[in-house]
Amino acid sequence: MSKRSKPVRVVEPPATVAAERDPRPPVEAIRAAAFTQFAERGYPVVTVRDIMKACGLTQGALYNHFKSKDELLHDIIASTQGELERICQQAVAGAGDDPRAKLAAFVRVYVVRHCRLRVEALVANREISWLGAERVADIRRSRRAIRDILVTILREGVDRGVFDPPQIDGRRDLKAMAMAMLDQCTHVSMWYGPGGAFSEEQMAKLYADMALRAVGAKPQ
Amino acid sequence: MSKRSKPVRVVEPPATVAAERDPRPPVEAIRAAAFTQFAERGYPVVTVRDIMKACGLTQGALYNHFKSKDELLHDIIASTQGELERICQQAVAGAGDDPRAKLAAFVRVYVVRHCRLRVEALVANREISWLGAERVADIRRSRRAIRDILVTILREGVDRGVFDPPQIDGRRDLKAMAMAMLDQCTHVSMWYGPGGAFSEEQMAKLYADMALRAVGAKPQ
DNA sequence: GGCCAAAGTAAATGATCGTTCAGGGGCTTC
DNA sequence: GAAGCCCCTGAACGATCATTTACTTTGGCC
Repeated sequence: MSKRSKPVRVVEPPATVAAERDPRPPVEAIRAAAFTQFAERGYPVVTVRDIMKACGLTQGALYNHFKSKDELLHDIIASTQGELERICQQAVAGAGDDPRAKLAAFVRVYVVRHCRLRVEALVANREISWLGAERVADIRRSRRAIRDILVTILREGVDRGVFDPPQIDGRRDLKAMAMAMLDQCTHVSMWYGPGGAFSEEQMAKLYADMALRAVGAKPQ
Repeated sequence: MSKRSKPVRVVEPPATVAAERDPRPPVEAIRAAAFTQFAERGYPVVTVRDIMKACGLTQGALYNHFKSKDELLHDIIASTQGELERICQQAVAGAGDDPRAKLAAFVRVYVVRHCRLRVEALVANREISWLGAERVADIRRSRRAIRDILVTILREGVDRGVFDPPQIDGRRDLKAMAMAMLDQCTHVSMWYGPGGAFSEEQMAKLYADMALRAVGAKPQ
């Protein structure tokens, strides 16, 4: 094998030949290029040269807009994650008082987003671990916040008697259940594509239905 | 920031100071070191020097046992994946004829393994994308095989009338449901730890219970 | 036309990486 | 004790990386 062959995380050759200058403002062009490059090939092997070439610039120009490659990654992940947290809160707040409606709304919004913004979700979930320790902290905080929204819904449902989640040896673990549901919904973004049998909205309904069944939601 | 600071994917500093010669045969020692290093820090940033230092050897010695870093990754992933496929088949085969028992046995074995062998599962699932195109193929085949086991169980259950999975707009998508369940069970390995409220076996029961509820299994 | 600041260029810097390879111990087997 | 073999060492080698730097270019405004 040739010396120092770089891992690529992509089936097709990188094909970074596109070098036409992106018409958008440079910061946006860089963000967009970084998203697709990181999603396709992974943060550590995407070079600053790759990203800048993809929007028709040269390496050095990156540093007119971002302090470092690390800051660029944090920028695009943080914006995605913040928006996710926001729409989840919004969905639950607008779903009325019934925990069943809250859970369904939460899962639907979450799944639709992860189907539709697959690239962004992929980067935010898979590449987060490359962030420096300081930068990763607030992303993790946001994730915990989303998980806690879900845990709260489950607890409400149990307290009001509309949910009857599995008991194992007489005990429940709502946090584990919340994590399980989030894992499930998050990773749609890893394999869902327009080729599937279901549309994004149908996927959302399916996942919401599975979630309601899993927690033993009583008929409304 | 200093020049070329490498991303690390770890909270603590790498702490690769341990350099005592591993008593096991070198191939096994290398495999073990590679597993933990890849799991903690990710394939692209773990250097051959890191792995070999962790078992008390120097860089060059790797190539007495593996053709390349890529082959080493494939070796450890393929063994993990092969073993997983084997125990899944075995669990289903030994669960009798009822699709409910088959599904429960499958999920239980799958979850227990992903809780117990967290490091191995993590590497096999997260680092697979760094494999060269040729080497990644048979891993993907094995994954598809496992998914198909699950799809087959679901179809059997529906055909015999013991499962009643969600219908969305009058249609089902068993493949999507299988993927959802696998995502859920696979990613326990990303967050489960001995600190949790449930033991490995309890987690397995919980997940099996959720799976049976999700597919609408009729009481046995 | 001249000025200025924002933004881009291209080369240089210092470092690290996977892999190779010539040399050399420490075995067993005669 | 010599030969053969397995395994390891440690210094290359060739390549690539993120970041810095000195320098142009560009476009709006007087």
